[in-house]
Amino acid sequence: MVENPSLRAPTGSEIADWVRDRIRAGRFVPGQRLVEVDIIRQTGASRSKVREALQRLEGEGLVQIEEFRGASVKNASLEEVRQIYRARVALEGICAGDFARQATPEQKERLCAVQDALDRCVEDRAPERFGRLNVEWHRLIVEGSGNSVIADLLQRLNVPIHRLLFESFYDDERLRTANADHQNMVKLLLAGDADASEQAMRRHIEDGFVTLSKIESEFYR
Amino acid sequence: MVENPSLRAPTGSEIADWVRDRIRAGRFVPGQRLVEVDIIRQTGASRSKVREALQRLEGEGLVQIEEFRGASVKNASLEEVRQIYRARVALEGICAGDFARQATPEQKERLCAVQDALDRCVEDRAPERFGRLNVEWHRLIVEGSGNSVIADLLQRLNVPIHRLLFESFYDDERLRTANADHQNMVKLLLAGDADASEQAMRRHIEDGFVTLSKIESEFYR
DNA sequence: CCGGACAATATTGTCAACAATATTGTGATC
DNA sequence: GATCACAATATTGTTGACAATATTGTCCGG
Repeated sequence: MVENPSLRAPTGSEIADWVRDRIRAGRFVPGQRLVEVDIIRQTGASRSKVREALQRLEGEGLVQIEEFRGASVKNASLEEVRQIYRARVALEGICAGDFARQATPEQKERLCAVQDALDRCVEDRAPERFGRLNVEWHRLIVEGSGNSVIADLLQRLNVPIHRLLFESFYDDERLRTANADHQNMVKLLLAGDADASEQAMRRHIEDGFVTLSKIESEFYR
Repeated sequence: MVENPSLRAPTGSEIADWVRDRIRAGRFVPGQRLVEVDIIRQTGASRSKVREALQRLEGEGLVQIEEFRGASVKNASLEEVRQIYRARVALEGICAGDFARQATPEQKERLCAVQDALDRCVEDRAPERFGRLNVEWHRLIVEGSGNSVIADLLQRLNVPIHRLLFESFYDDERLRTANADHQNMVKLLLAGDADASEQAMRRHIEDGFVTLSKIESEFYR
C-alpha cells in the first residue's frame, strides 16, 4: 500500500478506512466509480477484501453499488444535505444539553483549550486551521455528552458533507459569526445551562446550513 | 430459500434483508453466532454473497465480526439502549415538529386512521396489535417530516430494540398512558403546534425508556 | 471424576480461475 | 460527420479449492 508499505496485507476494515478517509478528504469525489482493480493496486489487498470493504461502506451509506457496475461514491444532493443538517440539529442539540448537564471538568477544560485556539485562528485569519479545529470542537461536545451511539451516527452523517464544512470559513464574516456562536455557547455549556446550550447549538447549525446553501446556489448559478 | 422458493438466486442485499428481518423478529437473538453455512443452507445463496451481506450488516451496526470467529448478532447493553433512546428523543422529537409544520393532509389522515386503530386496541386489550400499530404510528410521523435520512437512521436504531418496543405494552397501565400520549400528540400535530409536538414526543419517548428499564431491572433481579 | 494434551472436525480467511455483463473501440453505411 | 451494429476489452459476479484458525471430541494421568 502506498501509505502503508509494510509487508502485512491490509485487513478488510483497513480497506474500508482507507476508502472512507479518501472520500472524506475529497480525493474520491461524489459520483466517482470505485474500480476494484484500482483499489487493489493502491492498497495491495486481495479482491475479496476490497469487495467486502465496499459492501460495508454501502451499509454505512457512503457508497452505492449497482449490479455489474460496481461501487461509486454516493452523491449527496442539496436536499439530502438539508436533511443531514436537520439530523445534526437534533443530535448535536441534544448533545449540547447533555454536555451542559454532565460533562467532566477535564472535558470542559479541553473544550476551552480548543476554543482558545479557534479564537487565535480568527485573529490570524486561518480558515483551514479553523475548519479542522471546528470539527474537533463539535466532536468534543458530543464526546462530553457521553453518548457513543450518537457519536457514531454523527461521524457517518458528516462524511458526505465533510468538505462543505470547510468551504464556509473562507468567508471572513461567516468565520467571525460562527466563532461568536462558539464563544457564547462555551459560556452556556460551562455554566451548565442545558436548555440554552441546546437552543444555541440548534441555531448555530441551522445558520451553518443557510450559509452553505448560499455558497451552493452561487456555485450552480 | 425457504421463504422464497423461486429459482432465481437471491442477491446480496436480499440476504442482508433476510438476516436483518430475522434479527428484528427475534429469530436471531443477541450474541447468537451467524454461521455462514447455515445461512447458505437456508437461503440458497453463495458463500461470497453471504459474507458480503454480513459485512454490510456490520456496516449498519447490527452485527459484529471477529477474526476467525465470524459474525454474531450485536448485543445491546442497557447503557447502549439508553443511548439509542436518547438519539430517538432527539430525532423523533424534531420529526414531530417538522410533521406539525409541513405534513400533507393525506399524511395527517393516515395518522388519524392509525390512531383510531390504536384506540380500539386499548378497548380490546390487544397488546401485540397495539405494538405493531405503535411502530407504524411512529413511522408515519417520521415520514410526514419529509426527512428520509432521519428515517433511515431511526430504522437502524430500532432494530436492536425492536423486541423491547413490544414488551412494555403487556402492562395495561403503560398501554393506556402511552395511548393517552398519542391522542394528545395527534391533536397537537394536526393543529400545527410544532414546539408543543416536539416537547410531547420527547417526553413520550423518555417515558418509554423509563418503563423499559423497570422491566429490564425486574428481568435481571 | 477432573483437567490437560493432543487429534479430529468445523468454521472462517484467502486466492485464483472462469462466467456474465458493461464499456469502449472500430468500421460500414447513410 | 453521424449513427448503428458488432467485436474487443474491461469490469464485475460467481464458484470452488485450499490454508489458517477455532471448536469440539478423545484419551490419559492424576
